[in-house]
Amino acid sequence: MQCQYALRQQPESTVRRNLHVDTDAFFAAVELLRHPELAGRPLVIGGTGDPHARGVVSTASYEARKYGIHSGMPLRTAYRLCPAAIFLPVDFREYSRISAIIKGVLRSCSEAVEDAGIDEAYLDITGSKAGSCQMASAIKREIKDTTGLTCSIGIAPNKLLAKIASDLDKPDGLTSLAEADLKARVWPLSARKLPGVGPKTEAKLGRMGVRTIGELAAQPLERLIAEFGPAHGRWLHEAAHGIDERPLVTEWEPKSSGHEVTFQRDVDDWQLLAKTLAQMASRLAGELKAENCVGRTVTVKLRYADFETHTREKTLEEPTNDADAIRRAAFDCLAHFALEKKVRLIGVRVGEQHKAAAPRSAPTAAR
DNA sequence: TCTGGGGTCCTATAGCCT
DNA sequence: TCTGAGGCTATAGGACCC
Repeated sequence: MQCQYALRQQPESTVRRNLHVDTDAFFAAVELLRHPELAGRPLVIGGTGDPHARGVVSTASYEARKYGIHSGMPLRTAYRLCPAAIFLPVDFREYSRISAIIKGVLRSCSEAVEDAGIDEAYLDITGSKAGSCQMASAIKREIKDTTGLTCSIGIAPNKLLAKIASDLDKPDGLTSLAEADLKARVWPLSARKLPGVGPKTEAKLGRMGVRTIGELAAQPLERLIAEFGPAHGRWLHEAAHGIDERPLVTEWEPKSSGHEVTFQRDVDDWQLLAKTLAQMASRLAGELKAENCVGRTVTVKLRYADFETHTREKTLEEPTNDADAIRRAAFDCLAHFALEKKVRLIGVRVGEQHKAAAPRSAPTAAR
């Protein structure tokens, strides 16, 4: 493996240097560690592992991707595309265990590591004396040695370009992008490759005649703001020009926690909805207590059989992690729904979350 | 016939207040 | 007293990410 492009324009020591580390087909790769006999077979990880049940593909192995299977696809569709594929359930506990090992490797390389999900992270190595490519190669080697997994790494002057770079060569790639590479290597890419451009934004851009990042870069800022609002419009404009000043976020507290469940068959039984909601609320309260967290808003989400989704929210007088209080608030929210259609999903979330005040101990010397 | 579950952030709107 | 502007907050929904 070879670093494809060297940073240009400025000596390495003066320009910001970010790495984006992305583990290749992570869930599938972890399953292969446990089931090496499945190597080379199309592997689909998602839901309960039953391709006839409701659920979507979390990760498809590269062999399965050849059949057109990709993340987010309904499992039933994946099964239709490749009935011979091996379908396995998602085992978050195991993936988290391996993820923690990988994050440990990364933290041993840099103090500035941003967790960007179970299978990816950003590193800031600006102050490091080592060359970017040598460092990235060392990280790849260390991850391979400790876990047996391969990853793809992007090196760039900011997080945005590092992420685009890591995606340019997969699996097991190592790609460096400088600002000077923007026109040749980034502008020809589909606008969908920009983080923040999902299916809706892509479609809207298409209606504006914008398909590539280069075409997006040619749009006046005012037009993007008029179409997408100030925050999103400005982001699209800057991202298309390779501009991203966001620092790494190395410490972070969750702002909300919740659970939701999709029923295998759509439900019109109010008792079942209430029972499910009560169970989720109790479980959530237990988790908040375990984390010594409290929250002040309770949101209930319903998705009807036609996929129409609605939420109802209640703000409590006091932040809490009490199961009864959360359950009562959730029932208040549920009562505000008109249950005229069958329900496919119900969820509950506690927001405005923060750490609970430390339990009072013996008073310290106050003055 | 489909379309998970965990989150975050942004925007629009309505109500209230000055 | 009426009216409108503008700020603030709560609420609801949408888009996106992994």
